[in-house]
Amino acid sequence: MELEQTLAKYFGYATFRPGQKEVIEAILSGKDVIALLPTGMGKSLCYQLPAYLLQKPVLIVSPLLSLMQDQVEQLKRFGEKRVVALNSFLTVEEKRYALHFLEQYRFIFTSPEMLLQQQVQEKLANMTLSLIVVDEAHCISQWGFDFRPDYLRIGDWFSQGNRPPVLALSATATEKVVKDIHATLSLHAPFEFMYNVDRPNIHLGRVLFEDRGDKAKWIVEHVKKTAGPGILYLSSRKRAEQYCELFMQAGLRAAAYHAGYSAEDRQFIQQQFIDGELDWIVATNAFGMGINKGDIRQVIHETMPANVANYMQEIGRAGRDGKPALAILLYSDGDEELAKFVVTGDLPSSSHVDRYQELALQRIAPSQMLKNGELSETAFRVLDYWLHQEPEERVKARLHHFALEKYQAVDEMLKIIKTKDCLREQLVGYFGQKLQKKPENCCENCGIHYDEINTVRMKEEKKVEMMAWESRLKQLLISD
DNA sequence: CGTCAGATCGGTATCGATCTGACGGTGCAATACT
Repeated sequence: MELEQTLAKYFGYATFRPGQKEVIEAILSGKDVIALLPTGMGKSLCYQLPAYLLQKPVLIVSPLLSLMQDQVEQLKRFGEKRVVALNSFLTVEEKRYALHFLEQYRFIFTSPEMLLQQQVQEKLANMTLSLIVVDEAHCISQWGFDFRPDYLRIGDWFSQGNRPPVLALSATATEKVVKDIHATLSLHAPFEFMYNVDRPNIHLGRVLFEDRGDKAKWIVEHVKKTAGPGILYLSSRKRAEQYCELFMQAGLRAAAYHAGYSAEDRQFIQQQFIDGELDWIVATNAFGMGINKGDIRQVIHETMPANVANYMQEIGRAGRDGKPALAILLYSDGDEELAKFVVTGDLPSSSHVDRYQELALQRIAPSQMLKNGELSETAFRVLDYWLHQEPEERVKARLHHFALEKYQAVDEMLKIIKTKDCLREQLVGYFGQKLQKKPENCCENCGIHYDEINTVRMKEEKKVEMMAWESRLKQLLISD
């Protein structure tokens, strides 16, 4: 049967979207694949269709619990019952049940941490999978080395024994990120599909400030005269809350979002934003992954992101509906210092390495350091991981190298911010691609007619408002 | 490394200058508490 027929039979589509067919064909022929497809371009179909053809369970490694839940719900709505999210939401009994019948499921979603648990490993060793999917695979590079080391450990698991083909999926990945994915997962001559990273409908603005303090005034004035929905990114939780306060005082429907809130609160805020009940999310970089909202019109960065990959990921949340959207990056001299501190501040130091070894020699559990509050939980886990991988001196060198790499990544972002050339060309070039064509309102350096964009938006907004008003009247009339 | 809020200081007003210390992102799983 032709793939198109299978597509029609199971999903009801007549044709594939760009990249899907190539990726699926490579998987079916047993190849590893790295596929970079923009969100909303049918990434999940790339593993869902093979799951129906290959008749063995597909394992999907996912970075966030909320992401797993969304995908499970989506599949269930679609009528698929043989789907499970193996994670800490399950009770002990539910987990035991799920593990016992694991081979019965068609789709198994799980986290790297859960995947590496002994009971899960033992179960998987005794069953055959048709495909392993690493969703949001850039997390390997972004988080594996100094935040969630289990993202590196899944690589060890991949390299032992027979395994099915691996599909690594992501929306955007720089050349370095692709290299990290390839190496960490020990992929064998993977088929690489890279969709064009340029998003021509996103206008790339950049505003320079002499004085950092002028940003708040500028942002509030800007958002008052332009339309949302939008995301304002900040580099600390506290600032996110302060700006949210400013937005609300200005009469905007806004909410703050960062990792300090409970999962329930975050879920609630996210849902309100998706449903159009909020115009602005004022957030740290905790916000965004897995957000499926087509009509985000603006993404503003109050301070620079720590690297180009993050920037691309964050602005990429705007304008998924293809209509014009605006990304504005604010910069004042010295902003890079905070960015550099934040991304390296939590790395373990050489003295932490020494202390760890000293405790180990005295046969004291090194976790004592944690109890004494000598370092953070994250830093301890990272330290513990690397000291089990390689000798002390190598670990020290590596930690030093991480910091240098992170500084360098900030400087690369800074270079793009400060360029006098086309921002779009620079960005796309950073991803190893060449810009095909410059769109209208390309970027700050090519020229953006802010007024034109804003006027169009204000008109659109008025129209929407009127419709809302009319429909509300209608509702009132009907209910009376 | 830089910012910012609150404390302290100076010299004797009712506040401005200076000092000090706290703070600064991302998530999983599982446990110990209310």
